[in-house]
Amino acid sequence: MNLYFCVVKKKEIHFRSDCPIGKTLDILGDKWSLLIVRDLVFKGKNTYGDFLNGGEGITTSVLADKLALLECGGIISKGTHPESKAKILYSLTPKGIDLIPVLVEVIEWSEKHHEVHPFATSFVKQLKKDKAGVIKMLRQSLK
Amino acid sequence: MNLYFCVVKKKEIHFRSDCPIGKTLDILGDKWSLLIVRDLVFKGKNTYGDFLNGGEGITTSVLADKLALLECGGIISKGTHPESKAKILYSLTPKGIDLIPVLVEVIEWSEKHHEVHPFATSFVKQLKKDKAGVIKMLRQSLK
DNA sequence: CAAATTCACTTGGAAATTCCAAGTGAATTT
DNA sequence: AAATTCACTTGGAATTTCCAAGTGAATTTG
Repeated sequence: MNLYFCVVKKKEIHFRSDCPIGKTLDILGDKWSLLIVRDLVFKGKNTYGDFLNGGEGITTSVLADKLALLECGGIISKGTHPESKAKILYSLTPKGIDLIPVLVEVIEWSEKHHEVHPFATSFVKQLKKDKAGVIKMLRQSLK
Repeated sequence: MNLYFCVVKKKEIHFRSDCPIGKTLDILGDKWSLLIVRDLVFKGKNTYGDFLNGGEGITTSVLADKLALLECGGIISKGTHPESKAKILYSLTPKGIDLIPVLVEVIEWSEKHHEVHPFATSFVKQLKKDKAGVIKMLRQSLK
């Protein structure tokens, strides 16, 4: 992975600096990308149509753009779908799977400071008991 | 904190859903906001001018906008600067300080998967030894 | 103590991104 | 064979970001 560029399949990510937080934002710093990762990790979604009807109402053009950028950033990869040739199976790369601890901290923070869905509240309770175990289980579920 | 809105001083944040990750992105989901938080936590920056010359080159209009949104989102607050009346002191709220574990996970993830500044690499080594201790120290440094 | 500078912004306009609705072609189902 | 599903693309409007310049209050300088 280059220090200041990343070009894959026509898409290009320009890294502004060698700051780890800055680089993360260059890949994931928008309103949608992390929701796609969330759908992959927590909701078992893995097709274009799944993401499109994923709750928050991303538009199709933005979805196409974000999927390409996530692929360029090494977070997701495209594969053949077991059910049909018409479908494309999106999955997290190891780099994408490694985002789970970040997601977990985000959920914990947000649950503490906002009103959120009851499911999130009970998820955070699980985390308080055994964070490492929860993360391990989530990793397993993506194998 | 309301479930779907947050309006403070003319600025407004609209929460798309009751998902904790979604709400986080509604406040912090852009290319700049988290860098401002980073500057506050890790670089001891706390004035408008500090952020403006903060390395990555945010523009003044975007900075003004992001500061207002971060304030609206309850992440930062404005105060009087001890040195001068012309300056405004920005500081993290308790909610903003609670972002430290999120930042730490982001740094750990990004350092693993990208080439980053040597400082980040040695910081991650510290984390491997005693993550809780490092987080505690960072919290202390903001008191 | 008047003039220059610092400081935290605002303003105006161009460029980029996002939103929205409609359309396309390959694969699948009816 | 026709209709539907699927993963997109296209075109255009709305919003956000970028860029350069300007503003007024507070502070420093000559």
